[in-house]
Amino acid sequence: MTTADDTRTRILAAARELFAERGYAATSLADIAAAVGLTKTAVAYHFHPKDRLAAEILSPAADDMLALLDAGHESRDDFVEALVGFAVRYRSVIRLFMEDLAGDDSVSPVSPGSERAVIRTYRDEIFTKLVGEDPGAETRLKGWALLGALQWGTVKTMDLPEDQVRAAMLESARAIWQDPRGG
Amino acid sequence: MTTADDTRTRILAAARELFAERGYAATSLADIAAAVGLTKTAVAYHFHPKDRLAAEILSPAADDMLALLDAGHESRDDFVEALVGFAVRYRSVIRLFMEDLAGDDSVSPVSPGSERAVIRTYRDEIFTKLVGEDPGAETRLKGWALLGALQWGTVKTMDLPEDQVRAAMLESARAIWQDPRGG
DNA sequence: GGCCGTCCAGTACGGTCGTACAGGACATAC
DNA sequence: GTATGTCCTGTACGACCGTACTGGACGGCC
Repeated sequence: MTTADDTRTRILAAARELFAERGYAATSLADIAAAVGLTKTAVAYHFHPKDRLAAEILSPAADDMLALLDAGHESRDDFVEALVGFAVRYRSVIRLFMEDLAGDDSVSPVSPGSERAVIRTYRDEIFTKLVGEDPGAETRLKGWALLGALQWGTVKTMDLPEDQVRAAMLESARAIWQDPRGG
Repeated sequence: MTTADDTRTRILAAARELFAERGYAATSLADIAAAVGLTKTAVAYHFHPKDRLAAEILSPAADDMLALLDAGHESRDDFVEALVGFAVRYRSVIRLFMEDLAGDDSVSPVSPGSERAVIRTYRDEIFTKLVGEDPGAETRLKGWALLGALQWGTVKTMDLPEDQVRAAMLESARAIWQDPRGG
């Protein structure tokens, strides 16, 4: 029980790291297994479909995102601040999160009926909260720019403490939305 | 000659589009072939290693990036503006470009001795021009945030005219660097 | 002792990938 | 008409992927 729990968490940790570095598709079960010192069948034993590994890694972030969406935000700035906090807090899995969020609907149906597809249903809601309904061209662009900045800014600064990343990221995120001519 | 040239450009166009949507690794030769109405062997005939397809697609952008790096920029703002112009102009291939640029060095050696790895040598130069040498934590984060905003902002607004994207993108890019407390 | 469930390795299977090779349709040159 | 080169298909190969199945090592329980 204890030992098995250990390997489970070790697998999760290794997978989280590899997924963050290479992305979901580019990380094989054999890679994860090698990082933990097991065979790929052992990994498959603990997480039967590969999707479940990602689902379990994503699970706490997904829950928090749901709570974040349900919470009322007075202004868009408030929502942006909450979004930045979310991205920084879950920066180790945000690449995985974004892969589901921004993936093409046409390609790779995320495995037919997979649980990972759940996140994709968030997308419209997140994006609507961010840019409003039926946004203009410029607003839509800024929405994606913000999401891109959030992902890369957090992923590429894993070595920095969370507080520092959040402060800097918040500044950049607000700057994107700010009307430079005074708004 | 004419017909063969046609299929070559048609393959390039389809590949450019699919690479932009799904990324390099997630796009198979069969996918590209299906989009053009050929078999994957026909595609392989025109572009012998798959790398060459990406290399040929990336080639003009790579040349322009070299020119951009060689050109003298008075201020960092000037360089940022040039960078935004580059990203918008080559938005159809910027995802491919970024894949090479930001890829992990450890994983997937981009095919041993591949030509695609050339772009990766740009990275240090681009990043240094962007954030200076030995940048602080916040500056480094903003650099990556800018690159992320550039990529997503341009890729996800393919339906908008170039001028509009450039104007909005330039605004966001400058905002990221702006010191909100007046700088 | 025997029994059973957990944890993991070994093996094998179907599928997809990029690629190599052989052959055919077709136009052009001689 | 025959030869030559280009353009493309069909087939096949090895490598890798995720997964199913079998079996063995180990520990707790009766």
